[in-house]
Amino acid sequence: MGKLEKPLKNGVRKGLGWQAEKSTLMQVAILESAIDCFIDLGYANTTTAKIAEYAQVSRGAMMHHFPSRLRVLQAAIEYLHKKRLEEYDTLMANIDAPDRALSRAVFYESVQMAWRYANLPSFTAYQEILAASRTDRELAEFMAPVERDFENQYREHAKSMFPHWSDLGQYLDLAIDVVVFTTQGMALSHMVQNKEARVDKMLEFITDQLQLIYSSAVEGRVE
Amino acid sequence: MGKLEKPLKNGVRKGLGWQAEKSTLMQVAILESAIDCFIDLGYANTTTAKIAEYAQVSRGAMMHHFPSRLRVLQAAIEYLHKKRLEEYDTLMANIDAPDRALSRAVFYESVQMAWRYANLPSFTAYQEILAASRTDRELAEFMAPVERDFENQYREHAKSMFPHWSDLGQYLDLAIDVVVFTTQGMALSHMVQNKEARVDKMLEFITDQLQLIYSSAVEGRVE
DNA sequence: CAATTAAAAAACAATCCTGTATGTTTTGGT
DNA sequence: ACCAAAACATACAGGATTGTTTTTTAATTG
Repeated sequence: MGKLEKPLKNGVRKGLGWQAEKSTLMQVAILESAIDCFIDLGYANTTTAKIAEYAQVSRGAMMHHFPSRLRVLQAAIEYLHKKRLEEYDTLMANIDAPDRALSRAVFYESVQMAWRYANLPSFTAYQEILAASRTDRELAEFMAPVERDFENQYREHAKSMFPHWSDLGQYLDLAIDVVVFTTQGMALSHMVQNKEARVDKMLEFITDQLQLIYSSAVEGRVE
Repeated sequence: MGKLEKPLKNGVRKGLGWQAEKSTLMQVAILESAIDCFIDLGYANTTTAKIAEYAQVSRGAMMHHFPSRLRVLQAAIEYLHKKRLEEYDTLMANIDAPDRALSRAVFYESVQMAWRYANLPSFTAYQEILAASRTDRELAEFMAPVERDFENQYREHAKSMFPHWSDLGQYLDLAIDVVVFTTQGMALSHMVQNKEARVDKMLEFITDQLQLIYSSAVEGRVE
């Protein structure tokens, strides 16, 4: 966030709300900087000084908007949460399912999108927070509803994407778990060798599994 | 680590090596305390003071054995590494494969053991370190060979457990990845709802997948 | 344009952590 | 029993981080 100058008399807005606008602008810069810090430095090393430095704002100014470190972090987490919900929608909207048929291609694209989702910077930031929440009760309580939100989103999207499954909850849940647990497990395995090749194979494999689960689901309904 | 008293004249050892023994005893207490701190407090919050407190040792005494925080942590990581290798061997040795046949039961037990492995306290401690290493280059370099060790161990064990696969590396690697990525993904999902039930289903499902991979492998060889 | 309020920056105090330095106790050898 | 060395404990200095206070600057209002 560089220096902002008030648009003068010939500017569009003549003062009214300029302060508020600048304020929200700075707040957004701070929250995004906090997220960048999570990614670059890790949750634990995200100090108020670093956030301010990233945002090119004095620490005092930041403390004016967010009176404590906890407030900044919680606001950043909420901001990140919204962002991730949006990113999910955007990614999944890009799935190319022209004829609405449950072809392998559709399954594969879904899996690939899930993998992309787990490779977004926002995912990394989110995992930093989740990891920290394991030993931080207060943070964990803050995160619980956020996590529920994501689980709901996964489920709702899957139901709308694959309406044939919507009355076969058991199988749908299993399919979601297969995709989510696997992609997250891979995303969190930073140091494995040959990662790309192995991931590619896993994605193909998961796709096969989804088809298999679907078959079972259909059979299950028939019986 | 409580107070230790030297076995007096009527004790078994009359001084020789007593000091050294006490020293290693304390060092072990310190390293285990460090690991406990990783689990209870997280890697970032594991301070030298906390480790000493856990070990019931003065910080000065600790600094005598480990001259810096980094040294304690690195020693603790090495200690944890050995412990985890042993735990893995112990767990996998318990797999009940009486007739050496590749029955579903054997696959299922293998999967279950992998899941147990991912639920040991040592796994949690290890993940704390891995997570920290993402933003700590020095730590990451220290962990790289450790990670390779585990990958080798997984592979070697799988090869000895399922010798039929040993000349079908591709499929064996896939099978390992399926198990490892999934169990780790589940283990790291602390906040999901209905975890137990979902995990149970996943374990059953993975078992089916292993059998499926095995079939493909055999067919692949035949062709 | 002056006065009032909000925003931003700077300075400060309190706490925590690391590493070191110093002092005390325990052990091993003679 | 005595000395030297190792082990253990305490105390302190430097740096970092948080939250508060104070000062300065900018914006809004009448």
